[in-house]
Amino acid sequence: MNYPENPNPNFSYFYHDNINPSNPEIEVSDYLVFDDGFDQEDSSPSQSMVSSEKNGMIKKTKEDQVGHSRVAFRTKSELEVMDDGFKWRKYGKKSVKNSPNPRNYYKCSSGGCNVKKIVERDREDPSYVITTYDGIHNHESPCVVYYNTHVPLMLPPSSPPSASANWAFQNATSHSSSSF
DNA sequence: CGTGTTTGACCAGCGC
DNA sequence: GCGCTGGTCAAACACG
Repeated sequence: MNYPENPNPNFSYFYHDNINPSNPEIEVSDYLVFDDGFDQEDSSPSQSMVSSEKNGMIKKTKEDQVGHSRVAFRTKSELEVMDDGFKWRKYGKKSVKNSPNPRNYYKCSSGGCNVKKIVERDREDPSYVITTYDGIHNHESPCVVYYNTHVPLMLPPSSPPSASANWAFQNATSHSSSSF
């Protein structure tokens, strides 16, 4: 189980292609990896993300050494929650200052995995969703396991296997209300 | 009945 | 010290 610099395997695929090949409605516009002592949110998360890492390379941080990272990206999507192949359990919802939209808090529901995900709509452009991942999964995505088990040889050679599996999973689930 | 969501309460950190 | 804000907890509830 090796996760490169991404806590979530499909991030690289997100970033690499920038547009979800299966769903043109979903577009990753901004991507940012925060340092462990991240200075993420000034009053405007989306703007800080845009200014710091727009269309740049994925920044390698000390997450590899510390085992903790925060990754945020902005996605153009009508869906609040994107199905990234992991199983999330919602544990909180808060309306935040300076934003008319509530912020939703999710935890990875896999045992022993304490990765958190925060989802909120961009206050300046509600068509965008800001997703923040906090932590690194200590397990494979359930859909990766499924995919590797059932379809081991259908991976495009240029794409990260887990990412492709995730997208395959998304293709299969995102259009069917993602019941898992 | 098991699992996930909702939502109000609670707590900690921070600025004044 | 106090109030504000963000983050988490946990009981109640909904659903398959």
